[in-house]
Parts: sequence; structure tokens; C-alpha cells
Amino acid sequence: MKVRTRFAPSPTGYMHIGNLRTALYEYLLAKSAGGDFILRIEDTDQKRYVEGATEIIYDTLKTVGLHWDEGPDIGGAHGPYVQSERKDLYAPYAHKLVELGGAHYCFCGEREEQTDEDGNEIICKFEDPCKKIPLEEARRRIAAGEPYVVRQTINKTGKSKYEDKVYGIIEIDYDELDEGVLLKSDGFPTYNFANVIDDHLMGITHVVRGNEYLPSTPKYNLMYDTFGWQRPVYVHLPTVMKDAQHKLSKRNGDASFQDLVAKGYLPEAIINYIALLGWNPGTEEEIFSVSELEKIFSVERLNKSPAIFDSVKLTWMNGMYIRALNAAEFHRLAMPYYADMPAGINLEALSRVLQPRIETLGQIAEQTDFIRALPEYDLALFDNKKMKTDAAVAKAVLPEVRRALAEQSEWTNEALFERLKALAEQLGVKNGQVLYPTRIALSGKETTPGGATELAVVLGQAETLLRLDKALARL
RNA sequence: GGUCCCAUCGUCUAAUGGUUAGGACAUCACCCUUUCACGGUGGUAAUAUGGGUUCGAGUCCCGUUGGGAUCACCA
Repeated sequence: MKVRTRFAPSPTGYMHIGNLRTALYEYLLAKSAGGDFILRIEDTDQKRYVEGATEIIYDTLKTVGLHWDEGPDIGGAHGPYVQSERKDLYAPYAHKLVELGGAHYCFCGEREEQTDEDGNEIICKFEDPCKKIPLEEARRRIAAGEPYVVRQTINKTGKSKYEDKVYGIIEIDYDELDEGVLLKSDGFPTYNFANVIDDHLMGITHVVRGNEYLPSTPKYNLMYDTFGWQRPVYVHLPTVMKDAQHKLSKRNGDASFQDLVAKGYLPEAIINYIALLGWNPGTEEEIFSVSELEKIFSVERLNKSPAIFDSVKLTWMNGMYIRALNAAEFHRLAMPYYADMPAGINLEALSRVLQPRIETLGQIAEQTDFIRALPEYDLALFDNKKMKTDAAVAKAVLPEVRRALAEQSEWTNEALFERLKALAEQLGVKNGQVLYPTRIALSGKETTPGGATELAVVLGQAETLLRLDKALARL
């Protein structure tokens, strides 16, 4: 049988990392078996719907390369793929389930809590008095327009048992299971009902989801069994944590996929990193594209303990991806960050020095601040023991540097480096005693992306001479 | 609280019941060097805890501790 998985997010805002990882594993599970990956939007809770959230889901999946075979926008043989458009389809199944004895009508109302003759509190989900209402009477009340919900009926004796691909055999007493609402009074199904109906109707073979569903899965199995449907294969995933105590969540403003991209992380690096959060290939390699992952992914290597999202390692990995980019591609990605760069700056040269030095595109700003405006710097910056330089050396050497560079016609790193090396030899000083003061004069910073001659190339001849003059005026 | 789940370096993780417990990030040292990076070499660092089972336990069993999840007309 062809493997079919689905990603079924609810459109409630930004796409967070845990969600994306779930989508990735669902995609990889399907693709590694030559199966289909389906996208379904679960919007049965109209109160939580966020405008534009569906588009974010589409965009995110597309930019990381998780292409769905069926979905709201492209259709498919099992549509529609948005639950609100499937609304009318659920009620008949709910009524059918009542007939089969797997559910009952409940008229308790929103409050859910009532008191019996002895004054004891009755909570429907534990022991629903409505279960005792004869079916005929219930149907009469519904026909008369009385509001109702369909509530799952659970025989509270015995143990439920199922196998999860990650966690193994899970056993839970039926007594622990609540008789939850399946069909709400507004006619919409709850997640608990809709996911079962939709997964079955859409032919989903493997249900992949967060492990928070581990305890409620027996309730879904009860429904599959009552309907006489085959249960899917379950793959529950461990949680992605922010730290040892807290789950990564969008509520407390933890990084979403969009946030990371905005900070200058590459989608390829993000997806690579999260693929390894809870799964490993069994080898020591760790740089993988999505298409490589499709070939080597296996559920057996999924981990069951929670993993902490480590942005430090993500940053390292992003640096690996940045360095692996070809120069033209890096330059194209860096361009937006050069928007406020002054005229005359050699941007290609700037990209060349930046590429091996940054780990996120967002670091471009701090790396290039001295280009926009030469900082006010202390003359003590010219001091460097290892290079044997100080302000006095700078004062002696810089006029010669200025003269040499003013005459220079070929403005490339190689030519400038050779020229200044020759100058050092001619002056009888170490290379560093020429290069170090020059770099300080050009940047006003202790550390810079690239050396003196590389900065000169980036700044251009005119600006280079101007900055040397400024330094000389102060020395 | 009931129930379910989890537990190897700081972090992500590897290890047919038999390895000096391996790798990566981070960190430290050194090398390279035109500052800083990149790159290279090396170091520090882990089986939560107590009992079993076994010739032998990170691995199997039980307890303890710690952590997480769940108990909505949310998903």
C-alpha cells in the first residue's frame, strides 16, 4: 500500500520550529517510501483563526522544499483539504457513530457541570447523565431544535493498547479516557473527531504528530474500531524544547521559522538543523539537503527523548551553508544588507571578505559599520605588541603608505599587498608595521573583516586616501 | 494530583549485553596568518541514583530522583 502522510496545521499564526520539524518528518517518511505528502488545514476553531496564517504555512513549506502532493491550493482526489469546507461531512459520521454505540447525544450545555439528586457534581466527560437518554427521545429533542453536542461513549473497563513506531507499546486504562465532545454545538467537529474522519477519508497510512497526542490516541482507536476502519501507523514525535524545562512555543515569542530567516539564517540550514533534532542518520555526517534526507530517512532512527533547540549550533551550521555558497549567490543574498552603503564601495570585494567571516546574514551590519562612517577611534588602537606597532610607528609609516597608494593604478588586493610588502622592505620594517597601522587608519576598529589591503579594495582608492589623511592629521 | 512518556559530555547525539563510551556544536591550547575569521592539530568534558539479572550492563528488570506531556464545545 502506498504510504500517505499529512501535515495538518491549524492557521493560528507563525510557523514554529516544532511544527516545521513535524512537517519535515511527515514529508520524509512519505518520500522515503515513494509515497504522498498531503497538506490539510485544520480550521475548525473559528475563534483562533488568524488572517494570513495559511499563506505563511504555504510559503514556509515551499521555501524549505516540502512540496505537497495534495492540498487546498492544488486539490487532489480526497478534497476539500480545508476542514471548514468539509464541515457538512462530519455530522453524518457523528450520527453514524451514535448508532454504532461509539457516541451519544449530550444536552448538558456549555457549562457541563450539573448536580444530581444528591447534590453531587456531575461532569459529563466522566459520567455523562445524557448517556441514559433513550436514542428516540434524544432525536426528538434534536428535531425540536434543542442544542446538543455529540459526545464519545467510552466503556470504562479494561485496558487499551496500541503500538507507536517511536515509543513502542502504549497501554492506558479505558477508565482514564474522557468522554470528550466530538461534534460541537456549532456543528463543527472537534480536532478529536475531525482528525479521525479526515485521516481515514484521505487514506492516511501513517499519522505523524507531537507526542502530546500519545494519551488521547486510544480514543481515536476506539473510533477507528467502532467504524470498522483500519487504524493508521502511529509515529509520535518528542517535543522540541527551548531549555530543559520549557517547550519551544510561539506564545512566549520563541523563534519562528520566519524570525530565523529575518535574522539571516538560510532555509536550507534551518531545515538541515531541525532534521537532526530528534533524528540521526547513523553516520557521522550532518550536512544534508532535503533531497538527500529523502533517500536516507527512516523512522527507526527517530529519537524518543525531547531535544533542546540550540541556536548556537544552528548558527554554526548556517555558517557552513554560507561558506558553501558560490560567490555570486552569496553576493546576491547579501545585497539587501548593503542598501545603505555609501557610493563608491566595491560591493563584490566586500562580499568576498564577508563570506568566510559571517555565520548569519544578519551579522553583515555589525561587520560593515565602519564602512558607512569611520568611527571616532583612540590612537591607542595603533598599539600592537605582536606587530610591534604604535602611534609613533604609524606616524612614520603612514605618509609613505599614502604616497605609495596615491600612485597605485591597479587597485586589487594582490597588487596592493605586493606594493605594501615592497614598501615595508624598502623602509626596512616588518610587513605588520605597515599593514597594521594602515588597517587601523582605514577602519578605526580593532578587528575587521579582512586585512589592510582587502579593506582598501572595498573602500576604493579615493576613500582609502581620505581615511589615511584623516589619520595623519591626528598623529 | 491521576495517567502516560523520557533520562549518555553544557547542547545535539553514536554505541548486535563485551569499545580506551565515538562524533558534532560550544569551550581551551597550539599551528596557519595582513587584525579578525576560515582552515588544521590536540585537550577538558557524559552513561542521574540505588538495587537486581549476567562471566560481563550505557544497553535487560524493579525502585528512587529529576524532567516533560495530558486531564477544553483548542488543536
